[in-house]
Amino acid sequence: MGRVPCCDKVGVKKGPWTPEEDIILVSYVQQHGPGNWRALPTKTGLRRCSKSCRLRWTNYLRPGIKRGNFTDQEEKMIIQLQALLGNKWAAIAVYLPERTDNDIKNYWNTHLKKKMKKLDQLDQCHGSNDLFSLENGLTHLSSSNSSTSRGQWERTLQADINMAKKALHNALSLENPTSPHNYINQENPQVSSTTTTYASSTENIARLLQGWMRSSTSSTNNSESSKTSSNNIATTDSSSCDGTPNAESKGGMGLMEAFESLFGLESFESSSSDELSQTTTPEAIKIEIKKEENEHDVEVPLSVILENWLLDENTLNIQPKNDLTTFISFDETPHLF
DNA sequence: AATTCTCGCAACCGCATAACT
DNA sequence: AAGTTATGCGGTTGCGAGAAT
Repeated sequence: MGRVPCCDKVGVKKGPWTPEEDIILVSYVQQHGPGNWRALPTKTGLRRCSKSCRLRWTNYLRPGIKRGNFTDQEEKMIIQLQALLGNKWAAIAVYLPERTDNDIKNYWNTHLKKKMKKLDQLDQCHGSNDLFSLENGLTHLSSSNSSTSRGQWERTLQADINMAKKALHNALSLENPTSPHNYINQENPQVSSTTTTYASSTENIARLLQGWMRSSTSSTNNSESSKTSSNNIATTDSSSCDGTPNAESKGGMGLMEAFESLFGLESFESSSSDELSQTTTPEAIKIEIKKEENEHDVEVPLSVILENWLLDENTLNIQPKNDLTTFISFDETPHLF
């Protein structure tokens, strides 16, 4: 006998997640910690596969996730790391803790891959330029140096990754309690329901809700589309706050009303346990979101610390230039080869 | 204004490995 | 130890939104 199936395959819902589902999922993780995915669908009444729940949590609801608008620095890091590690998105994501592997992968496939291709073509006509210089350097690295000592190179790379992980771990353990990883790594998830960690989740949901509400205002009342439940919620909510983007964009009362209406939904009440509804009252969420907003004023983002650290490691004594070849200075790391 | 095309992203699929009974 | 499922990861797909015609 093996494990019992994670969920009933029949009647499992697919497709985009609704805000109610998100809230149920976050509430569950708040109570039980991430990891008990198998029990989630039955305990919460969510008609989702446990795998789908885990993906939703890790990619979108997990606290501390930054979405959209990759910075130049992040872009450089991805290019650099992709060249070094290949399509090991999970490994690359270690260096960009606020980004998910899925997000990085998507960004690479939609933006960076094309960029590199273009630059590649440009270079064939006009010689080297910024990004291509990097790629060219790396191509050169992998081709010409492979003959010298590939094993040594791989070992060094592995050591570098391990060092990065170690430093990341240290940084996270020193980080304030809002650090998402503190929550995730806690030994006892039962006592993990610190308000700040949950606030980060609510912030993620708030962001998602804003998106829902925006889309609902633009899509004029076609609430009977295929995604009925979600669209219905969104349109109802937006109408309740007059559909004014100002209220929404501030994450202010419009959003709070959306939360309140969501928590008043029958579907949620019926499917969630008493415990869940206790700790996820709209009032509690309001407080946490406000708290979170205040903290953002003074907090140095974790990603900044890590990026600085990583870049410092890789760019010792290198003056900032436009040319990305300086990002990986092969001349300065002869011991690698 | 209507239709077609392109792009970006969320979610799913399939495989490899770990974990459980 | 063997069989079965969970988990993690990379690749791929489908859909919605905006641009182009």
